[in-house]
Amino acid sequence: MRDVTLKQIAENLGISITTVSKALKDYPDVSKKTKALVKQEAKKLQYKPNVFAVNLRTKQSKTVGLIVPEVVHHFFSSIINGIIEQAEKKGYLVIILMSNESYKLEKKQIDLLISKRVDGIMISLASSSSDIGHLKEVQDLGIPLVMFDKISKMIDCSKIIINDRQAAYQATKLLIESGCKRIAHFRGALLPQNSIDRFLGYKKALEDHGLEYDSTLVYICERVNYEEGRQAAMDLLAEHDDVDGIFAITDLVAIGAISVFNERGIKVPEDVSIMGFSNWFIASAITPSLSTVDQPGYEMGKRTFKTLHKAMKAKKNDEEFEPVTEVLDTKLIIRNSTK
Amino acid sequence: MRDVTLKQIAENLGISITTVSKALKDYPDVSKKTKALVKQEAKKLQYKPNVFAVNLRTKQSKTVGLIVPEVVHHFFSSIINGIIEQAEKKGYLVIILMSNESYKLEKKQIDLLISKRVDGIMISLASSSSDIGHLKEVQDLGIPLVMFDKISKMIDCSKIIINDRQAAYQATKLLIESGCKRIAHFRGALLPQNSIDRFLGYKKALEDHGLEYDSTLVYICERVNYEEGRQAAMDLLAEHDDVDGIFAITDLVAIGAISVFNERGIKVPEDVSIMGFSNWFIASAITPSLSTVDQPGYEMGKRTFKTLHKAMKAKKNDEEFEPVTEVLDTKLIIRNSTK
DNA sequence: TTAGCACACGAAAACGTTTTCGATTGTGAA
DNA sequence: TTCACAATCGAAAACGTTTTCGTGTGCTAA
Repeated sequence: MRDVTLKQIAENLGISITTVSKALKDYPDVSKKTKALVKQEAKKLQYKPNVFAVNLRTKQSKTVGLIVPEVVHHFFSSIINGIIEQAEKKGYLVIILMSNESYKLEKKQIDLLISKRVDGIMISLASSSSDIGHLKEVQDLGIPLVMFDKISKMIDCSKIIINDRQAAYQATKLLIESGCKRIAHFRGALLPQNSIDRFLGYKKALEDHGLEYDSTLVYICERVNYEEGRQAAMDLLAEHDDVDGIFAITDLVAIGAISVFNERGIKVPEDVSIMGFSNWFIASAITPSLSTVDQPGYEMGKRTFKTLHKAMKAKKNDEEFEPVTEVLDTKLIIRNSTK
Repeated sequence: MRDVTLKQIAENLGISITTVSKALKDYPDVSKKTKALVKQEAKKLQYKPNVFAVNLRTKQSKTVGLIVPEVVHHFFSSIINGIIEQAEKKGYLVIILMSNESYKLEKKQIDLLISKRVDGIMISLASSSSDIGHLKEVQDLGIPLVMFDKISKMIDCSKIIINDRQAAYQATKLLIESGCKRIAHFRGALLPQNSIDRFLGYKKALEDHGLEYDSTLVYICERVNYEEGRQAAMDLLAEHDDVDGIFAITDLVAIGAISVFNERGIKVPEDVSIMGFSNWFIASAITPSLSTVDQPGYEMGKRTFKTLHKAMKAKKNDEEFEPVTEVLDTKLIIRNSTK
C-alpha cells in the first residue's frame, strides 16, 4: 500500500515509467488524455513520490537546518516559529539544533547538517564562538547561509539583525530623559556582537547627554539569565548606593534585578528605574511591568527564511546571489519600571 | 571536493566499490590490510557517505518528526529540548512542526511527515483534535508513534504523560488545607484529555473534603493564555465575591488572574489564594511568586524519544513492540500565592 | 512524392549506496 | 595428486526517480 511507485502506475496503464513521470509533472510532450489517465490512476492508488529517490536524483533535500543557542527562550522560540511557518509555505522542512551557547557543539551541529545535505543553513551564533572556520566550510561547500541576531562580522553572508547599538542608545536615552543621573549597565559576555553593540549604545548615550561613563557601573552577565540578573543587582547594591537607573541587556536579567529590589523594599521606578531588552511576554506580566525594547522575533524568523530561500533559488539556477543585510525596526515599550 | 564517492576511493586504490563499502563497515570478509588502506584513503579524501543514496537503499531516514501545538511555550520548548538532545545521542535528527492547536493543520503536518518518510513520529495533540483518522493512518503504515502530554485514549500507542487528575487533586487539596472554602477553577477547553482530567481532580478534591461542587465557579479558557486568565478573573469578580481560592489549568492563566487582582487591590494570597500548573519559569519571577505543580518537560521529552527509539529498533528487527504508558511524577511547588 | 515538422511516447543512463551470490586463490589433509 | 575449505574479493542487481536523446507516426507544403 505504501509502496506505490511510478512503475506500478505504468504497468496498470500499459505505458512507460517515463511517460508517467512526465505526466505527473505536466511536461508538454505528454498528451492531455494520458495526463488525465495517469493523474487519475495516481490518485486512486494514493501515489506519493519516494523522497529518497527524488533527493538522490535531484541532489536536494528540500530541508533546511537551523541552529540556535537555546530553544527554551522566548525570543528564539518566536524566531523558530516564524521560520517554520515560512519554510512550510515554500515546501521546506526545518531541522532544529541547539548549540547550548557552546562553540564546540555548534561546530558539531554544522557538520551534522552538512552530512545530512540540507539545502541551506540558518544560524544565530553561540556566545563563545569566535573562530568561524566551521562557517567558512559551509560557504566553501556552496551551501547558502544566513545569520540572524547573533552574527559575526567576519563572515560574508546575508544577515538579519536589529540595530542593537541604536536601540540601546534610545533605551538609555529614555532613562536619562526621565531624570536618571547615574545609570548602570548589566551587559552580556565580551565576545558576542550584540553584547558589544548594546554596550556601545549605552556608553554613547551617556556621553551625548553629559553623563560621565563609569566602568565600575558595568556588570557582566555571562549567561544572560535571571540568576545573573539577581547577582548583578546584589553586587550593585553593595558597591554603589547612588545608582538611579539600570539598562539591562535583556528582560530576563532586568527581571532578576527587579526581584532583588522587590525583596529589599527598594522601589521601582521611584528609587531605581529599569529598562530591559527584547520584550519577552513576561515583561508585561510582572510587577512592576517592565519598560523594554521590542525585538521582533517572529518577523526576524520570517525574514531569515525568506532570505535563505532567495539564496537557495539563486544557487539552483546558477545565478549569482549578492548577500544582503536587513536591519529590522525595534521600538521602545514604556511601562511601569521607568518614570 | 564534496563529491567523494565510494567509486573514487575504489579507483584510487584499484579495488572494487564493493570492497570499499564493506571495508568501511567492517565486514568480516575484508582483510585487515585492505580495511586499513580504505579507511586511510577515505579519511584523506574526507569521504562522507551520500545520505540520499543510503536512505534510498536502506529505506530509512534517521530522522524523526515532532508535532506540538505551540513552540513559543515554556513547557513545550522544554520538551523539544529534551527530545532534540536525546535524539542526537542516538544519531537522529528531529523535524519540528506546529499544529497551532488546529486539527486541520495537525492532519496536514502528519501527511508531510509521512511523505518525508520519517522513521517515527512524536505528537502532542491539538486541543481541537477529536477525530483520530490521521493517527490511524500513521499506524497503518507501520510508522512508530508516541504521544505525550496531550494524548488520545482512542489510539493504542506508547504514551508519556503525567497523572493530571491526581496532580490537580493535590493542588486543590492544598488550597483546601490552607483554609480556602470556596474554590473556583479556570479550566481549559472541553475536549483535551488533560483539561478534563484536571477538572475531574479538582472536583474530586472538593467532594472528598466536604466542599460543595458549584459549576458556576468553573470558567473555561479555550486558548489557555494570559488574556483569558485576565478575562476569567474579571468575570469571576463580577459574579462571585465570595471566592477565596482559584485553581488554574496552567500558570499563564493563573498569572493573568493575579495581574487583575494586583490592579484591583485584591491581595494574593490574603484575599484569594491561587494555584497554577506547570511551573513555568515565569512562576517564580512574578509577585507574588506562584504556587504551582511542577511538570517535568525536559524529562518528558527525553522519555518520549527513548520510547520511540525502542519502537523503531523493534520495527527494524521485525520484533513485536508492546506499547507502554509511562506516568511521570509531578510535585507541588509552594510559593507565595497560597497561604 | 518527399522533405520537414510537430506531436507522443520510451529506452536507458544516472544518482551512490548496500548486499547477495559467486569466483578465485592458497592451504592443508587425504 | 586431488579434494575440501577458508580467506578475499568483485559483478551485478536493486532502491525509485529524473532527464536526455531518440524513434515513430501523421500531417502539411512544395
